[in-house]
Amino acid sequence: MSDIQDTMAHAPLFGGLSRDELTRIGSIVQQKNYKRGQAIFWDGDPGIGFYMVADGKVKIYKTSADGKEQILHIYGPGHPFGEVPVFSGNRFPANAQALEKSRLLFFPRKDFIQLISRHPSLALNMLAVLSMRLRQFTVQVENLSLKEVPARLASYLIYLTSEQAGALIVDLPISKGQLASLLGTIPETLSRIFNKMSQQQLISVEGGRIELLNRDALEDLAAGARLDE
Amino acid sequence: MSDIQDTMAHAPLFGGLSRDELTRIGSIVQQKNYKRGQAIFWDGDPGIGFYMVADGKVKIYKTSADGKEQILHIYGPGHPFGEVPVFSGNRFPANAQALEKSRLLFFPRKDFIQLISRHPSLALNMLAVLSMRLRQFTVQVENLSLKEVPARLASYLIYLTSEQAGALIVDLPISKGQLASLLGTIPETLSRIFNKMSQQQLISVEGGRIELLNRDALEDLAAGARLDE
DNA sequence: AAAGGACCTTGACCTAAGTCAAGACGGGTT
DNA sequence: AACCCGTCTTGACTTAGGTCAAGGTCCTTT
Repeated sequence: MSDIQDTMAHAPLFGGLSRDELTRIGSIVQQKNYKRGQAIFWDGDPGIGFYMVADGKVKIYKTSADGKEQILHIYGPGHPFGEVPVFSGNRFPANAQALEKSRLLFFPRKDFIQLISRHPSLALNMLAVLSMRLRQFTVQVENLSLKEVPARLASYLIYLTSEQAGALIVDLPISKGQLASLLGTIPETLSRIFNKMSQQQLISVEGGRIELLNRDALEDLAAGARLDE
Repeated sequence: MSDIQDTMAHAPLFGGLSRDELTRIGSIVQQKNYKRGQAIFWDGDPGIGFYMVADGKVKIYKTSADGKEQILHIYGPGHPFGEVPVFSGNRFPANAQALEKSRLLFFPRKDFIQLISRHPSLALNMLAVLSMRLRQFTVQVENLSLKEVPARLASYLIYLTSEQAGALIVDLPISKGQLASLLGTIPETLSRIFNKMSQQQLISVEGGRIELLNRDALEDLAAGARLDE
């Protein structure tokens, strides 16, 4: 099995498709390589297809006029991105950049639309992918608008434990600077909050490795409790 | 033609479908009526189908532990909502409430999934609907995280002029209190900003009717320029 | 091992916008 | 016409978190 089909076989987007269908889809795919820091597309670029991460890590983000950045998503292997222009309008709604050396699969719009028309379960899979992303956006808006930064960080740490199989020691998958941008704040503020949480024995931080010392208190924080002095 | 099919015939979700297909889809629809202020569903409720506004107006929103509210969307006739649980998970990711007396169409999940499997263009239409909503969420996150409140208001006013056919006098479709919640702020702050914009001759406000006196300056504001004293 | 640079932390300060409280306004009802 | 009640406005005050500037830490490169 080729690398391409191997990646596809493990991606939820292609779950439940037959070997034969996978082969057919695989035949329309192009592979592309990106260096750490390289741009994949820019907000407003016309999009003639979508991507899937095969290896590496990608960030999707918006920037303001004065250069501030808000990360919308971080995607690793198996995650598709950049589908919006495939189905509506034709411009990417945000920027995409490789966070590390990455190998991506590219699915041209025209071929993919044809496939979807012939394979209803592929259409339903794509609907599921977009729905999960909408769900995630509602959480991000809720976090940005209704929660303070400590609550956002607590939520993120708890999310990481679920990603990393319930472990109480988690490794940040991105730098603290990037984490600040994901949480809608700046490195200085994030640093101070890590500090405060450590002082209160909620966590202990050693570089990018965080130990959750008091999961219950973190969950209270994430739910809206206050982080006192 | 029934009211139901009339609503459906004008909705983008059903664009390009034949009369026959519309009839078939219409046969699975239930009609529901809501009073002003009535809840349609709650965040976390299981969803066994999605809705479309036939008449009236609906808000989709999140609330925080201490009762603050962030509006995600306001939908009028022809707009579907509540589709996320149809395609992923089964819980609604936010609350929905009728802002005025409303008549809604309800499409049961099971029947709709069958229809989509048999009508690829319906699948593609639904993908377009979800994609546009993702696009809109990227804008909302950008606004909340990267723009100040005056810029959000300016963007919204400019958006209204495009909705209302380029007119320079627009009517707010919702109360100022609700607008504050949509823009991620509170009525006091919104009121002060309306005031400031009026002082600077950017707009003139008369109740819910706004005249744009200086569209260029508003566009600068929306793009990140500052609103000085 | 020295130098350079990316990343992170800390401190002093500032400000946008939220909170709290008191009215004002306006439309509908008796 | 007086009264309500929801909505909006205004003022005084507070604060979360951003800005600016100065180091510190650690990793990479030569």
